[in-house]
Amino acid sequence: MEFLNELNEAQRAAATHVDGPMMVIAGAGSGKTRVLTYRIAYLIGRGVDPFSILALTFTNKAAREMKERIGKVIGDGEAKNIWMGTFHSVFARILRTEAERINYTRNFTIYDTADSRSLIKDIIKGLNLDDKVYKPASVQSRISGAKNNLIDAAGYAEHPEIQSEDAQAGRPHIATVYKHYESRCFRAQAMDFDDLLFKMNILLRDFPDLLYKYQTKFQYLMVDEYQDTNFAQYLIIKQLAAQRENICVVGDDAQSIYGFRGANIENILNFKHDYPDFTLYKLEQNYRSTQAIVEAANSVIAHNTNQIPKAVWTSNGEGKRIQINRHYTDNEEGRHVATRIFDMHHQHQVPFSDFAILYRTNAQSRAFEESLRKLNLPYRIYGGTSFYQRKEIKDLIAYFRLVANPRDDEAFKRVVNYPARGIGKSTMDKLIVEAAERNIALWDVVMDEAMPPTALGGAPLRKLRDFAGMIRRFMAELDRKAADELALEIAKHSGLVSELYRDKTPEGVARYDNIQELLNGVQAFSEQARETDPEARPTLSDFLLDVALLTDADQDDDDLNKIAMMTIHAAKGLEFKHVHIVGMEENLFPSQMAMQSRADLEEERRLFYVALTRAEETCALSFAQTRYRFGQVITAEPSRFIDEIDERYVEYSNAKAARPTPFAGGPSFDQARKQWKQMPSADGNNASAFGRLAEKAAPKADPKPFRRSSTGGKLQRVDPNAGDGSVTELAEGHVVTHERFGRGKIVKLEGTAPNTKATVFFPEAGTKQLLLKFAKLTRIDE
DNA sequence: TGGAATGATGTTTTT
DNA sequence: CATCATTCCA
Repeated sequence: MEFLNELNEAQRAAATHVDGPMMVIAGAGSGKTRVLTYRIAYLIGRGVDPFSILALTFTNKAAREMKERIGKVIGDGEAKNIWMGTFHSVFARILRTEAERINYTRNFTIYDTADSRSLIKDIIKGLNLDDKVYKPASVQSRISGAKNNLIDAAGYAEHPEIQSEDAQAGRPHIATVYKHYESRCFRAQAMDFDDLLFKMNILLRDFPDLLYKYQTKFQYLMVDEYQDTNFAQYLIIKQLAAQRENICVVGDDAQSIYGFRGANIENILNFKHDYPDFTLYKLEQNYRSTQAIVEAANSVIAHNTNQIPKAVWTSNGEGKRIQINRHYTDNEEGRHVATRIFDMHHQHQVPFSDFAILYRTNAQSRAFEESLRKLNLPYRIYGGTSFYQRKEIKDLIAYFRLVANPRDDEAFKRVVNYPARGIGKSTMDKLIVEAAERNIALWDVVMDEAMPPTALGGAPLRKLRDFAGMIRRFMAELDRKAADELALEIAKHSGLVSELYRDKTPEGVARYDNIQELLNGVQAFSEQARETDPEARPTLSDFLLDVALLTDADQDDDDLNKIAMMTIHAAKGLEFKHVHIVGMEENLFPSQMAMQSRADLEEERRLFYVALTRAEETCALSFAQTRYRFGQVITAEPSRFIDEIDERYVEYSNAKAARPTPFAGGPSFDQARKQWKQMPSADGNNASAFGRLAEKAAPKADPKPFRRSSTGGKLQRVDPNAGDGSVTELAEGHVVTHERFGRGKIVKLEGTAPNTKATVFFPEAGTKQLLLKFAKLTRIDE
């Protein structure tokens, strides 16, 4: 097997390990995917049946790519038969097969985070609990945490520690919410993400024949990103592996960044207890990055106390130091990064796909988007509100869901009156009460011919049944028609498409296009399934299973040559020649939520480690001294992580940024700053005043030759963050435009700064009173 | 009942 | 500032 020659010694040793438990601790960039890939190829080369290999990856995309690579080595035919995917998708598939064991339909719905939150909200309301105390989001995370530790509602209520925690937090009734949540999910034949792991555990626990079946089926188990598995995942793997102990886990404790969703580094330590005679392989040679980057990353992670000793090194060149850039505002940061990329692209012909901009939170992407667009640089944002989160997409998918599983209450509520069918709030309220009293799904109330809902009048009931009749007609086709065919039919006959078609606003057209795109997606899905297996008749509910578990990272990158923008979490496993890590500020990165405990801070540090090690050639860090957050300007301090990098690998491109605290200057400075913040400014926002002060005090370190005037000299957008002196002050008599009302004239200005109110006369729309801090008024020079 | 307008509220990361 | 939720009016 020639491909083994492409591996170094440690890699080859790991890849050719066949039987018995093994763990690979793989430093960043040490070729662990390659090891996994070749090990699978090696196993198959030695006669192992692909069907008996289970490989669990972190994203579906990782699975797909790995399959492709294996296919190249040993042939596609074999590769496609390997069981490979994320925990959630693989076990969702198995649950589908075995659903009736736990009294679920095989067409069960997978509730996404939003569905499950809205259900929880509903329950909290129904129990007359104060949703200020019982915040749906935190109740949800409490329940999720329990499920990840295999604690069901009954167990939750009995658990003394949990109960005292909840009592202490003033929320003793979470157990009750959980109990209702459990039964409502079941009633709706729905599972949330955590259930996919939870119920899989139930299957293996309560049905020995199934345990045996899958133990026997999966003779070789492989788990990637093992450091990010939680207890529920750990236990599934352990049980599946119990028969043969052919288990291979691969991970890097230094890259564990999913503690917030229950990931448990302890699983790595547990491994030693469960398989005392396991073989440990360490991959320590980094092939990805320059010495400067590897050493810088090492020096950062050394600040963590909790880690498995390892020495990541590289024989790559020394490379450039890590650049630190300071900026006055977040927008300036955006412009600077864009300009740098522009330069490198045009002066050194660096392709766009070599660049990545990584940030801590999705909200940070905006400033970069704007700047990149101004310079005409192509980019692609990964994550954020993905395609499948859009309202119109969720609407159509809700129809699909309802057709696959009519008891899906969340889907029912979503579309029963969209497009409008005269089924209003009061009707729905009655229906919901009825369903709650009888503890059956909304659908079952409507369909109950024998016992018509008492509270519902004749007309509303008829409308509900008309709706149900339509869904039923679709249902009849579910197993008869191919997914794409039925999807199209539903889109048309539900009235959704025509509803959107009527809307000719730009957003309406975009929504319509999105629906088309979803339908294309269903079609692509069907065709692909037919390609793999001409006999297969993929149904709409197969499609739903796929869609529910898609990740942002799973989108196809057919538009190749673009700058990548994403959160650091989303960047895990990826690499880029030139990486910009932005927003390196205290309270942002590390996040203020993570400042509470040492453990949280260490996780943030690992996140920073992940960010640094994405870079192959250059890495630049930047921070801003003021930033927009919660709609207002806040001042920020550089991240402590910057100081944690060994000085030898760092370069401050902007002398002012050198070492501590740009704002250090004692209390008097502090006060001055506060005064600035309180000072009124013409546009009702203190940012411009601050911005101008800053720019004047310190001339720009580097000129931005490529910035263009986006205004053409005519329009001047009142952008408090423009920071380039173009801020226009509005006064009575000025002519302005407004997004919705069009052109108008300012009649009166009153009130003091952040609350300046303008009275504007719009010939088209009449006289309006507008608060400047909200209304986007653009002055037109005449 | 439906829609628009106003007001409150909130932001970490994701399967 | 953006989304959501509630409220108010037709």
